[in-house]
Amino acid sequence: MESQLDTVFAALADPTRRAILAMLLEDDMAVTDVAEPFEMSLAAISKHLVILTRAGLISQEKRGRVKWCKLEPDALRDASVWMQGFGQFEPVNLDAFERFLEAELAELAPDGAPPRCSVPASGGSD
Amino acid sequence: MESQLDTVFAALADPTRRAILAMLLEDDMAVTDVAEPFEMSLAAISKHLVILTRAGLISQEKRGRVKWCKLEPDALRDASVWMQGFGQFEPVNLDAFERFLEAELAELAPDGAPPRCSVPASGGSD
DNA sequence: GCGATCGTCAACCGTTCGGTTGAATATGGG
DNA sequence: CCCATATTCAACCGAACGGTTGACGATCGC
Repeated sequence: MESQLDTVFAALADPTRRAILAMLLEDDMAVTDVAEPFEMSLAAISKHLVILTRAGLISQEKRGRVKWCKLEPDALRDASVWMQGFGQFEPVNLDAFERFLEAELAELAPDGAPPRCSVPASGGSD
Repeated sequence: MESQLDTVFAALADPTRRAILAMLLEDDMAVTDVAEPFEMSLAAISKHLVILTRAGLISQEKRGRVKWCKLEPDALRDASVWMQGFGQFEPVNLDAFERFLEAELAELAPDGAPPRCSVPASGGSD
């Protein structure tokens, strides 16, 4: 009885999970590698990944003994559509998106250990 | 130390709160009127409105003894921008948005007591 | 001023969340 | 086969959530 919108927004409400999504935007990653830049336990990250998977935001495929995590942007489209309806239908500003990602990623690497994911190219020259 | 994105997405993760936003898309409303279509107590709705206010999604202005609630779509823009970055930058489908709202509102009026808020015109034949 | 209305506050309740730890379960390599 | 690696499971914890009820402070109308 729980809508997809519920689980997607709930998943996005956590900064750790948003950071994970941003990392996966760069490339598919193994669970251990996802966990590396964070200061919490591997089990905690594993739980976050379960939540993201249940929300449909990522998928996980086990190959050998490592489980690969892959971003699934489709799940975001519904939620995005919902939100756009309230935003006066304005076009989004991609520059603002880049700044968001940078700020969020900077926040979770306070000890000078930046995750090796920068910001998506977002089309580059636009 | 809690980002605006945190509070906005957390606020959106609850179907009651999303329904309230959809209602306010139609018109400003008093707290009692907001609560009317729901089956929970007025105090519960009041709490939801506090959460929406703290997230910046609505504003409340007290005039006389009634407190008016007003949608503040600006707060959604940031979150929307963030999400769009994952959606392969595809244009959103506004028809889909209308269907979403209809479905969500229908869900919370199971006893045949539809809230008197339909769906936003979304630029159509208003 | 009195009573009804509007809305919040405070205390409480059960559930979920985000995290920990330690054990368990694959799986791959020498 | 044995051990290291990769990941999850299970139990636990404190805090936050979503809801209730009852009391309370404003404010309006008469």
